[in-house]
Amino acid sequence: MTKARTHVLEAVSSASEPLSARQLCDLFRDDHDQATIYRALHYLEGKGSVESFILHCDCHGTERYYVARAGAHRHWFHCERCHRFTDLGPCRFDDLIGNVSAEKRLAIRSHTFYATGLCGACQNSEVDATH
Amino acid sequence: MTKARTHVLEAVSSASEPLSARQLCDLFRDDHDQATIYRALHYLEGKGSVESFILHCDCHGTERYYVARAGAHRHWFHCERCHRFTDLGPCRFDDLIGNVSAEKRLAIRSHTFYATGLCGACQNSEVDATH
DNA sequence: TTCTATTTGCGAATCGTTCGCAAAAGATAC
DNA sequence: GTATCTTTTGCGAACGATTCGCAAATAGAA
Ligand SMILES: [Mn+2]
Ligand SMILES: [Mn+2]
Ligand SMILES: [Zn+2]
Ligand SMILES: [Zn+2]
Repeated sequence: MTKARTHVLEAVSSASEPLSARQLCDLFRDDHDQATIYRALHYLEGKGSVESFILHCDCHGTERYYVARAGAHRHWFHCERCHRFTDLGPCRFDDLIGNVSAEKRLAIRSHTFYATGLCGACQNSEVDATH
Repeated sequence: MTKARTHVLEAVSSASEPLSARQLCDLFRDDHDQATIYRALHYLEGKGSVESFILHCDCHGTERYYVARAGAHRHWFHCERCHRFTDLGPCRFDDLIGNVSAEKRLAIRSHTFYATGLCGACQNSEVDATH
């Protein structure tokens, strides 16, 4: 593991929510080039250390977000107002995916799920939260 | 409804699977500019006539795909080899989403789900299918 | 340490998408 | 129908996220 890859994996692993490539580039602006960050993320994803999903929000545009692969595969909720993620817990789609792949004769290798809306805090406040 | 918007809605409505903005631009290359296609899609989505999701595949990159909103909200499977979509049928996530939004106090306004892998035909053949 | 394979930084390119602006098309009022 | 006001369009340029090519730096093996 090179220094860049170690830094990126540590950052993703210690984060409590998914981080975008852009956030990681900002975080390591002084240490690593953005191409290096992107390449480290590809490497780590190929190795199975991190996984990613693409999410669009009006405020931040379309970006890929990364989470460490520790324990069970998880899904996330993204708040449209404060832009924080909420962990929805371990994937509950195994049965559904098993059923549908049998019904339609599909070999499902991966799936993406996420939900968006307002988190608890943002439902209760009219103030604009930080981005 | 202008001519461009009508054309785009007709194309999306008559398609049996999601169409990307790029496919629509190609389809109407002689009639409408790509900016017009994108603007028509935004208009139709705002109006609730179509809905979209973003999907990445190694072959086609990251693109937004559009489907007509007729009847129940649906989800799709995308084959990594032949790049065709399979309709997974009406959304079966209502209970799950209800449970998780209650558990975590989230106001879920929308969700995205799709699966990828190999379709039935591609599991049974080693030949490369058309893109 | 020396040698070789791999990774990095830099800048430019790519791709999907969006913008600004002037011309064209629609809608409304005579 | 014509004048007038509003909306949409086409065009070209810009945009933001991501990727590329290549020479310099680094990591690993011997
Ligand atoms: Mn956001
Ligand atoms: Mn594809
Ligand atoms: Zn929030
Ligand atoms: Zn297939």
